[in-house]
Amino acid sequence: MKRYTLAEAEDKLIGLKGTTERDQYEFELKLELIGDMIQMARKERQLTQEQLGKLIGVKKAQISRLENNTSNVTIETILKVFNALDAKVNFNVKMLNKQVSLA
Amino acid sequence: MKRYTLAEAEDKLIGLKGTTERDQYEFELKLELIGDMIQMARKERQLTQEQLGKLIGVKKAQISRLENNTSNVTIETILKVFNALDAKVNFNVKMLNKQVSLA
DNA sequence: CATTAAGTTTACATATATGTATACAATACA
DNA sequence: TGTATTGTATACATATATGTAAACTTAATG
Repeated sequence: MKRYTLAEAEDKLIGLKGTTERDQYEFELKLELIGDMIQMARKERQLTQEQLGKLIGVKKAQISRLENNTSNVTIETILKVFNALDAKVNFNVKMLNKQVSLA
Repeated sequence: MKRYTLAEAEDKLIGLKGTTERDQYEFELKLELIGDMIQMARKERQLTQEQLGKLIGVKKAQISRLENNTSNVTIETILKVFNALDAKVNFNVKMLNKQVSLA
């Protein structure tokens, strides 16, 4: 029985990089992470969605949407959430050769 | 003549952390970085705004707005741009104690 | 099981991010 | 200097992110 690395499995199951399906998948994968990060940070602080909502002034339904990537998210929202959770978000960009990184 | 570290100078000039003014400043600082990162990556690739626009299917005016933080930005837009520039964006979140990091 | 708390889903309103087209400003460069 | 290139600003249309309220689904817990 042949075994695969995750990368191999992804190639096999989702299609090779560069194809539309795969790009779509990678895209959504990254989008999902935002929601996961929000949820992770919230749980780290032992808060319910309702409590977090109160911290930034929105209803719990809104937090649920953010965590489940029901809609796209703006930078402003991301920062608002992580600020409330006393966390620091960093974005960094890796180019093909050089690496550019900003706080 | 007294000298300051950047951190000291920020505290002095903008107000201490936790105050509204300072939070606002930090917030905008981070937002600005997105535009800067986009511009930096574009120039790294030696492209004009118009060329980048063509890559992702928008007019150059739109790229200008993104680079100058004229409006808030969605994750989707960020990824679209950096994908086109063959760059990888990572978001990572540092909590007070533990550090959570995701690709 | 019944009851509460926590999270999700839906329908809807409003603000705003994205997109275009055009005019304008700044820069390079002949 | 004039001309082309590049980037910015403005006015406007459309899609959608954010926000609320209420119903619904799951866990938890007595």
